[in-house]
Amino acid sequence: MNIPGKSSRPYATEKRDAKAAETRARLLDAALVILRESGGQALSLDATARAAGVTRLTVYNQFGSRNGLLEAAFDAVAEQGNLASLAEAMATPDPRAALARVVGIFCDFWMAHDGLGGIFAAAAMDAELGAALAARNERRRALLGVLVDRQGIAVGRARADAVDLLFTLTSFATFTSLRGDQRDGAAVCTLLLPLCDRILAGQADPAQGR
Amino acid sequence: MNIPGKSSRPYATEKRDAKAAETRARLLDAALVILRESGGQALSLDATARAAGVTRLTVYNQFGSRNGLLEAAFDAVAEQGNLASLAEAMATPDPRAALARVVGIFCDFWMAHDGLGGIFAAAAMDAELGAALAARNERRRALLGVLVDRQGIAVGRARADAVDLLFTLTSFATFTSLRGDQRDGAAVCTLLLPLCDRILAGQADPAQGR
DNA sequence: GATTCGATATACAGGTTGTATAGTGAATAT
DNA sequence: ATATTCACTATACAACCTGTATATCGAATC
Repeated sequence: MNIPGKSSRPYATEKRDAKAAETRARLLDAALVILRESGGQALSLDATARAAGVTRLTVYNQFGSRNGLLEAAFDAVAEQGNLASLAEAMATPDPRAALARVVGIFCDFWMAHDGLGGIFAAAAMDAELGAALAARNERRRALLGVLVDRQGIAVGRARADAVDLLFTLTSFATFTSLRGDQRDGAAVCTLLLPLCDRILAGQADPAQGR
Repeated sequence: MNIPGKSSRPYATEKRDAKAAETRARLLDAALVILRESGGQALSLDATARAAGVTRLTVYNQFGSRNGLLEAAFDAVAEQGNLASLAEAMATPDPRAALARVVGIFCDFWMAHDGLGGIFAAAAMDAELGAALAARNERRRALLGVLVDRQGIAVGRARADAVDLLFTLTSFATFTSLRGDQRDGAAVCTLLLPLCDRILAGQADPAQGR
């Protein structure tokens, strides 16, 4: 029982939630393995719990719901992704050079974590999870916005167009489509770079501007 | 009973399978409405059958499985899409002009049938359904291949690169991402056209060719 | 009038998410 | 030492889902 106002002793845990964090990490690992090897459909809470050596109810204790588990798995992958190198790339003075490095980093990232496919698929099926993941993707959009602004593209529709195009081209869906079953991350990056660069530098070509 | 080799009279139906085709069409309509209004997760066989006023088993009679229903729904949308205008666009002499028309047609198509989102999401979750849908999408890839060849891009890796890029840029995923919640089909097309045109005509710029 | 066949009614097996309740045992407090 | 907290377990249940099996109805077809 946990009656809020009655005889509650304040607890400062230590070993306790250390162990809890460890089982949480084990669950996330198990979930990502299943996602990578068997796709999003196969990720049941039961299978995840069994793979981590705990009960299904423990998953609910840790993540609240299936969507909670998927969000946490995405976050785990994102944090594992190299934020340091991203910041370093953004520090490149020339915006076009910075964009090239950023695109490369995202290609490497998508390439290294193909288990994300299952999460994105689940997000496409479920509106709630979709919104949660979209919010996390906004950080990428913000990053690209900074580069667009630094390049000096006028605010307004032109800016939104450039950002949305870059956002789409650096998405997981685009990467997966271009990857097919032949290319590696570097090849996809080579394919993507000229297009992205043109979007950022392309103000000199008003042919299609209408 | 239906003992194959025993006392089977050959039947040539008429009104019978006319009625069957009508319930089949009603089922497909119901499925597409559900997909459009509630997403791929909500499409259960029970809900589809109820919306069409039949039993769940009738869905199995008609489509064999859930994947069968989704494939049939996709085919129904595809056939409903204007093949005539596509052929007409392909008949445009100049490859770049033809591509512009083709891109526009696909933008209109994706825009008009946003219920496809649920089908593509389900395909991303299920490998079998994914393969079935990918095969159907190859017709679009073939179309783009014809335009690339007509433009005279050398066979080999350059051709494959151009086709894959155009295929990705004209995909439903790209369209949806660019559409966001602001743009209409024409706006997305305006965004896409310069990129697609550059891919087709872009042999003159070997800057990134390495 | 007999046969075929699309559709129905009903039931079952096995899977899923999510919730509820009671209990265990180690970490933590007094 | 004793009491309390809390992550985890065990078990059960409700409500969905897909897929399959069997018996039946009734209109279209022979």
